[in-house]
Amino acid sequence: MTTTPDDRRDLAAMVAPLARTLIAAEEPVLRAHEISMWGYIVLTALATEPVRTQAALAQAIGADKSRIIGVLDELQEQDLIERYPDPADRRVHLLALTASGEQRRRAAQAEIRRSEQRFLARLPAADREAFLRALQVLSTCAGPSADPSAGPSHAAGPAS
Amino acid sequence: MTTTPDDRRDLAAMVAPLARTLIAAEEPVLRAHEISMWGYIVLTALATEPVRTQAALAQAIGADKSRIIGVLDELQEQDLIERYPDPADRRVHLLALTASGEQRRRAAQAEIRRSEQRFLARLPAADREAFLRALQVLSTCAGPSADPSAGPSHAAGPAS
DNA sequence: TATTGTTATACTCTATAACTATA
DNA sequence: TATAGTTATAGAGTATAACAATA
Repeated sequence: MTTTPDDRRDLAAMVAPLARTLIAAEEPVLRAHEISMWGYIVLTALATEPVRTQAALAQAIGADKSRIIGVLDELQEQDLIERYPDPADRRVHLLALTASGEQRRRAAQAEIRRSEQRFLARLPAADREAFLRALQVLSTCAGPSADPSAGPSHAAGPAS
Repeated sequence: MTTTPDDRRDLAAMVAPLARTLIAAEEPVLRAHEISMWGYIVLTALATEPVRTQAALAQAIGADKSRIIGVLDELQEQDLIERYPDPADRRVHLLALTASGEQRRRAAQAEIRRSEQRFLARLPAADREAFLRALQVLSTCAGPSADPSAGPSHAAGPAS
């Protein structure tokens, strides 16, 4: 049963379009909640990871430090995050989610999760569980940390 | 067991980095075989799908017709494909894989598959099977045809 | 001198729009 | 007039490099 491994497309040829589809599905949801994709990535990182400075945030999401500045500006203007100087090191800007930032993030994510449930409903329950398990294993073993010079978690293109 | 669906990242946040990782893994292999990512996509499409004209090829891989011209030029110069006029409609360029094109594609794919096997080895056999099944279901239900204006199969980025 | 955040510049990739030759 | 292939232009997104403030 396992000896016929070639009757399928390459992994990248299946996973890349799938990623594209999932991102496309998130876009209208985020638009409805008035956050950009990068904004959502940042809000999620602030909500889930112990990130305090901009540099740490940039590293956590696999983006360049200069890349996230405009994003932070927008989020701050919407009162979704706060930026305040670290009294111990005045070069640093400490970051924090505001209450409405967490609320906004939570609302958007809830809707995204509902969308994902509908999407995953195509799969039989056992495969769905296994798929999610596999995804957690494969995506963490291979996160943005694999190549420090690699782009943001969501960017991917043919290249060369 | 199925009632705790939230202890994971969003699907896109797992699938997009995975796609990036898989593409990054393909790149050195393709470089060794002296084909570009787009070249490989084109060779694969010509080998697996009944595509004859450039327009049909472009549609098959979800790219703009102007996007693939440079790629075809390169492949033709390497004698990996042939372009010849259709006697029935002299506007059309018919496409065909050459013997060495098919050989090159096969060699590259074989190495990619070996790399994938090593990568998938992180998973228990049952999950691996289910993962591949799920991938085939989810990636086809949502291929490039979902949005005709969508980019190529392998491109994905935050956007907005 | 090194580092944080910022700004400005250049480059890659892609989409869009003209152009030709056939129909 | 419409279509296949081609070419040229413009735009989005990103990375890289310089800059000011602080350590």
